[in-house]
Amino acid sequence: MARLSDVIEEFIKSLLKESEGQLELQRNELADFFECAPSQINYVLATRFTLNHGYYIESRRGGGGYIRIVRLDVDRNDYLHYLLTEGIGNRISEQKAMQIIDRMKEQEYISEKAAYLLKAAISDKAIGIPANLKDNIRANILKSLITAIMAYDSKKP
Amino acid sequence: MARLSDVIEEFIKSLLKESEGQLELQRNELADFFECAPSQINYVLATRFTLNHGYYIESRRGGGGYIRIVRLDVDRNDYLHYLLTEGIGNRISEQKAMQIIDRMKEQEYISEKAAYLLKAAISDKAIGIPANLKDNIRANILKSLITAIMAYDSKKP
DNA sequence: TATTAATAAAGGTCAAAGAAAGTCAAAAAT
DNA sequence: ATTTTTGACTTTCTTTGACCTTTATTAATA
Repeated sequence: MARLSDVIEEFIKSLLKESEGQLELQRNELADFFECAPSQINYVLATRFTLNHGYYIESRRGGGGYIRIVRLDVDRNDYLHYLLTEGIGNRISEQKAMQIIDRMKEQEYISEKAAYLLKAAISDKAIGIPANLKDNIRANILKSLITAIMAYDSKKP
Repeated sequence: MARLSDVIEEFIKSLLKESEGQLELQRNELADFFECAPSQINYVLATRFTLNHGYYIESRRGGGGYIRIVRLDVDRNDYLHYLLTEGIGNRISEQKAMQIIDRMKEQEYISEKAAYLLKAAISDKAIGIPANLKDNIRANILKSLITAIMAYDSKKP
């Protein structure tokens, strides 16, 4: 019962791989192919191919319309610097933080394992109630981290 | 008559045995199967599949949602298990946390790089003033992390 | 022929419905 | 008194569909 949106996401990513990070597609065609509502394509794009995820999207309506998806292969230091100075700011939601880690993994700044650990480290679950005590928070983070290491290791064979 | 929660517990454990310590299940499906309230599944998980019991749980809501249960390899990861159940507790100083990470690296649970990153993640500097806001804290952690990646990479050739 | 109007062919938006899982506290059982 | 069971309510994520806007093509008109 895999989510259709995930399937579509993977499909697009594989197309992107074949075509060197850039592709044009027909929304209706794709929707036909997956037998879904055309707007589901928009949903997939909106939730999995945002700027945060490292993709840029252009489109055109009318006859001969298209949707162009471009994977941004930004220079690594530029990207990191951008994150530090603008991208993150003073507060960041769990969701966005996860997206950033995902992207860092996809761009191979960090290993899959590190990504997994770091996600665990910054998850809401890990940070817990904003109890006023630093040491408290850190303890939570650490525990979550260790759990993650164990889970990771007994996960993929 | 055996308590239903116990039956469900055993059922899940037998599933885990068949699937090598890892499985995904549908909460409602399981509840249907046992003709109980869905929240009873949560109850079973919360009381019998906790970290202390050696299990790790991830889940996702919405269409195609799931609950994933991972049995942690407690025996093989003696040290980690000790940390989780006794070693860390509710609060931990920066110093001790760092020592733990060092040791995890030495025991090769994590790579040198990961260790470096994680230290950054849980440092006093990263967690900052215990501003009452979770997102705040997380943002700090993330930034610190990114700095760490950059530092790490421009350090060792 | 050049301009304008109609039609078709895309893609966009948004909100409602659906499909999970989470929470919490009251009631029941032990 | 403690543990278990139940259920009402909440939150998150996905899917669907009705309606809207933009662009291209074709038909009609001046």
